[in-house]
Amino acid sequence: MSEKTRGRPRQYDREQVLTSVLSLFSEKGYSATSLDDISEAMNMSRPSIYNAFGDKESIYLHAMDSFRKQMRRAVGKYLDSEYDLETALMNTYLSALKVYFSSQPAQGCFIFCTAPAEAINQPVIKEKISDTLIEVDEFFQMLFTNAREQGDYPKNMDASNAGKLAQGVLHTIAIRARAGESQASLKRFIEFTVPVLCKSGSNSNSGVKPV
Amino acid sequence: MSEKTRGRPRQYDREQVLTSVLSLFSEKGYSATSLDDISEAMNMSRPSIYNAFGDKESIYLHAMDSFRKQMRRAVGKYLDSEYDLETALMNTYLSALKVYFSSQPAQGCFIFCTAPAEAINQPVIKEKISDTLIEVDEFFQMLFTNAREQGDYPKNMDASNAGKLAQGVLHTIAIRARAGESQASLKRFIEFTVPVLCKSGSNSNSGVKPV
DNA sequence: TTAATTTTGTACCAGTTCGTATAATAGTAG
DNA sequence: CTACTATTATACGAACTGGTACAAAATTAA
Repeated sequence: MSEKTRGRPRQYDREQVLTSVLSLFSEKGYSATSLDDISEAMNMSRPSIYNAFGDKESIYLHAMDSFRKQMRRAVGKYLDSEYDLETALMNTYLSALKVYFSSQPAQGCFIFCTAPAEAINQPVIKEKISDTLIEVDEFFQMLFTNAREQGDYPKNMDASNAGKLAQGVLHTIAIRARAGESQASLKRFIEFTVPVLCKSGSNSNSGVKPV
Repeated sequence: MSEKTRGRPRQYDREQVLTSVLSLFSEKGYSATSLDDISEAMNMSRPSIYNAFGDKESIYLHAMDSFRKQMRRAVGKYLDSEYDLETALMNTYLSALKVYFSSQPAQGCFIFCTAPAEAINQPVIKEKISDTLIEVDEFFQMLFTNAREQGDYPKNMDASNAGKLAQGVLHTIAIRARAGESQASLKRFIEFTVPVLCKSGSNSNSGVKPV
């Protein structure tokens, strides 16, 4: 760090301005945010921004990465097998809830609340949503396979789909938070849901046919 | 219908142009859609649009209503108590899946994939998302209370939170469809999930405390 | 000092944005 | 046929859009 480099030294801190622009994009979404907004939030001139992060789409992609890093910091530890499944799930959701309500009004999940709107016409954003889905699916799936190895969960369970359902809980919490549902109400929802997920292992597929 | 009215007769069909603009908004989201786009899709001049539906936000709200009507038509029948819980849930999800994949590429749920981005700065849109959440929660809750009345579900269950979880499944399907997950994969996910939901009634709350 | 390198600030561009003023059009009512 | 009413089409405007050319500024290397 802080090696001498040639040229005029930059006046901005990369992490810091990325945090600012993340919060801006999180509030307004991608399309409603202008480069002028970004320039003001970053306290950088437009050419500097372009030089540092590329065009608007590229800035947004950097913000997505920044958010993912933030979430990993918040819940990564629950992968440790010292936690049983119920504890890991519960604390993961409560940590996410804290992030979703960290500004007033609550903005929910930056990625799942603002990026899907752009997915159809911006393939790169779509791809990064998909990447994120996969990473989070794998996170939850690992909680289930950890539990299985410790005997807390049936051998023949479908950890992959259980993980997807567990991420689904995150999605609905994110949307509901942004739509104005209270943190207390969502906490009760989580408390209901975690035991359901913990028991989801012993499922055989349904034999229901479409009507 | 078709009563004689004074003035120049309108050349557009209200339902039809709303369908067009719904599909447009669904693809591009609210902010990335311009009035010129809308004008072209509706085949109406801007002043006519303004006269018929108000400003851009108002057009979007009309599109949201239009989508909700479409979904009600698709799944309303599963409220009939002739269907047992598992059948009603399964068919509701499969019907939704059909809608989410009805265009190429799949666009997921118009409301939950495009509206949340605008929720922070457009209170009226936020309010309509909230309305939609409540209506859908009540729909699923009713499936559970119907089942309870027929003895398929424990007396002391939490139908309210079970309904929310059931809607959560819809949210994750919607996002995943828009992000490119295949219809077949999501169908397998639904087949895993429905039995989990059906067994969700017998839950006592967890005693896990935050770490 | 001088040259090389990188970042920064000013200014500008062509294209697009939402919204509306105005006038033409097409029907009904009397 | 003349008023009246509602919808449509043309055209405009002031503000904003994303992006960039250019030169000034601030540092290191020689």
